[in-house]
Amino acid sequence: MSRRPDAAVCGANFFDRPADRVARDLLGGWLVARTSEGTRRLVVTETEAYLGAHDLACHGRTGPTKRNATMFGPAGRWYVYLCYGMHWMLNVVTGPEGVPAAVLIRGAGELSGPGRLTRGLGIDRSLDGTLAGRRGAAWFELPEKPVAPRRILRTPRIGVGYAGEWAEKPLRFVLAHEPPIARTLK
DNA sequence: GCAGTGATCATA
DNA sequence: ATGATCACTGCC
Repeated sequence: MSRRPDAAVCGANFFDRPADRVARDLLGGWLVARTSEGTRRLVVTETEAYLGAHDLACHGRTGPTKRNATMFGPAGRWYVYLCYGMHWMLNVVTGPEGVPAAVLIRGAGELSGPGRLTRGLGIDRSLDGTLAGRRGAAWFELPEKPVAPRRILRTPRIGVGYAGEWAEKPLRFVLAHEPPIARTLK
């Protein structure tokens, strides 16, 4: 198995932090996934943070259920669920244990949109609950040098209009190709 | 702009 | 058992 000297696998400690920190720090890293067509390695370009039960956009807001159980578990596991009956959403759980927080991966490489991302990588519920913090079915790697802060845009999250004031919070993180003019984007 | 799609969950 | 909801996408 080849190792890349310029990248390090994100271990369990990386995820055991607030979701908005993890969401930001994943930008510019790589999502690596073993697929039926080989190992894909895609730059993470878009993420969203879901902070916990107090976050009215978060699945954990109504307490643990069968679907969201993984969110309440320890950090560093994949949380995958089906949305609109068609699209698998790929998340990674963040800490601490007992707090239903996670980061949604909305885009990586040429795959734009959370549903297209999982479709492109062949990801489904079978990944749910498995470890993201090691070289398993899928994992993250980070470059030695983090991306410049000015390349990171923050906006409100997509598709959470039901969440009241929490719909407005700038918890979506987008990696810009060039340094943006403003720090926020509509 | 809105239909498709079906598991999940609250309600009963 | 039933109906509403839904962290989206593609085609109109």
